[in-house]
Amino acid sequence: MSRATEQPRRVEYSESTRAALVDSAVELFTERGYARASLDEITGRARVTKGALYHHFGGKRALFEAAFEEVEIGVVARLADVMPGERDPWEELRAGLEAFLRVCLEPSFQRIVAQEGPVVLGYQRWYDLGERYTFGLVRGSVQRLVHTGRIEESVSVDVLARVIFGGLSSGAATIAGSDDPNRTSVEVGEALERLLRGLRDG
Amino acid sequence: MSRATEQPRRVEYSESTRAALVDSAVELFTERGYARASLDEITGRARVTKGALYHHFGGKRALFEAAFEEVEIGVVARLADVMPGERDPWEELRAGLEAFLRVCLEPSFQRIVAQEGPVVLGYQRWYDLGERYTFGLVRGSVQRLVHTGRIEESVSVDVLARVIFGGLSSGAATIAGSDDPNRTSVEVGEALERLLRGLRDG
DNA sequence: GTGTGTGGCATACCAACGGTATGTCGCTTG
DNA sequence: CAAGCGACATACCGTTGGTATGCCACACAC
Repeated sequence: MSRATEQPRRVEYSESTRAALVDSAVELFTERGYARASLDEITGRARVTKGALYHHFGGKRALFEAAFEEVEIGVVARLADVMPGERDPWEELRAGLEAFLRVCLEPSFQRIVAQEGPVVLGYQRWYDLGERYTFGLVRGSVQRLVHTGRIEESVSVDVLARVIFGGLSSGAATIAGSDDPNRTSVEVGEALERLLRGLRDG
Repeated sequence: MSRATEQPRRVEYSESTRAALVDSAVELFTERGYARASLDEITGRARVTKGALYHHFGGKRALFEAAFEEVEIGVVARLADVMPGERDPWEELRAGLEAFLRVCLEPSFQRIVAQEGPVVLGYQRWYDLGERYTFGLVRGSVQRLVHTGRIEESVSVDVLARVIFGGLSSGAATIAGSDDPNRTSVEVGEALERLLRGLRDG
């Protein structure tokens, strides 16, 4: 039996170690934030040492970036389900917003992606990564609205999507910080819908 | 000549030391960010030692909070000039937005208030401080629109203001990160105006 | 003027952290 | 089977935020 196509045990072990590191990184960065989450605790929870960490990642920032991407990948997977990209663009955007508001209630997304992402990674890196994931979905939705003539072409798609994304993020943070998240969630939805009305027609 | 109403020299010295610490804190937090700005460098630039710092402030966070407030106070002073609070609420909002976008181009506001504020101070503390300063202006402006019947009362003033504020901040960050800030500034202005149109009438 | 605080710092020090240099062990490969 | 390499563990280092203590000018009581 040839082993050429198989994967050696060591590779599985290695991938498992890496995954454990990323998972406990997501947990601890969410719980304590980037600065207060120590590498010793992260590696301890993953039952390895710093040697393993620095074997797999370049440093704390690189580990954060990996955690960032893991969170984003999970979010995009769920959002993509709700936005088939075929129905009415307005309905699609609305459905996407609703799902996004739910995502923004999750602590990991709040802390790692929305809050500390731009600070730890630097704005430019954060922008580039976001483009590939969550923000890319918003941007795509807005772009479809423009291309199908639902919004005047005079507006910059990129900038408009950025502003909407900011409103979404802020709304999400408001929900998370509220003492009655469910009620606030409804209010945020209303406020967003009211704002998006300004985009209709031309 | 009585000295009862005068201020002893020592008090002047003390206030001067405190001010110097806050000033160099604003500078270095802006340049390097909270984590990478060391207390030794901050105190060094202010030509004192850590002893002075810990005499005036409870720690690094407290110093950041003082720096935060200094930046906010300066911003509010300039914004208050443009928003007299008497003319047409819509015109007032527009003027305020324009001035705010200019403010958001300043690195100190970007870094200390918008980016690291919620991370370092915690969301709740950041919210409370923002309420007193910049965000309070946006909120007041929106509230006036609602009270004068320009916007339906069904919407939560607080939440709507939060979402708008988020859009503003995001727009400002987009401007700052752009390679052609002037052009992007115009685009952000257009996108915001388009969005705010949705609030008109009822 | 001489003791006695007291405010306003400076100095010396500590624990914890991110990061590096080196050692070790087992698997693979020639 | 020896040589090499991948996947870590261990030991250590420099820097950092924070603390404990010391010092000195000045105010005030007597």
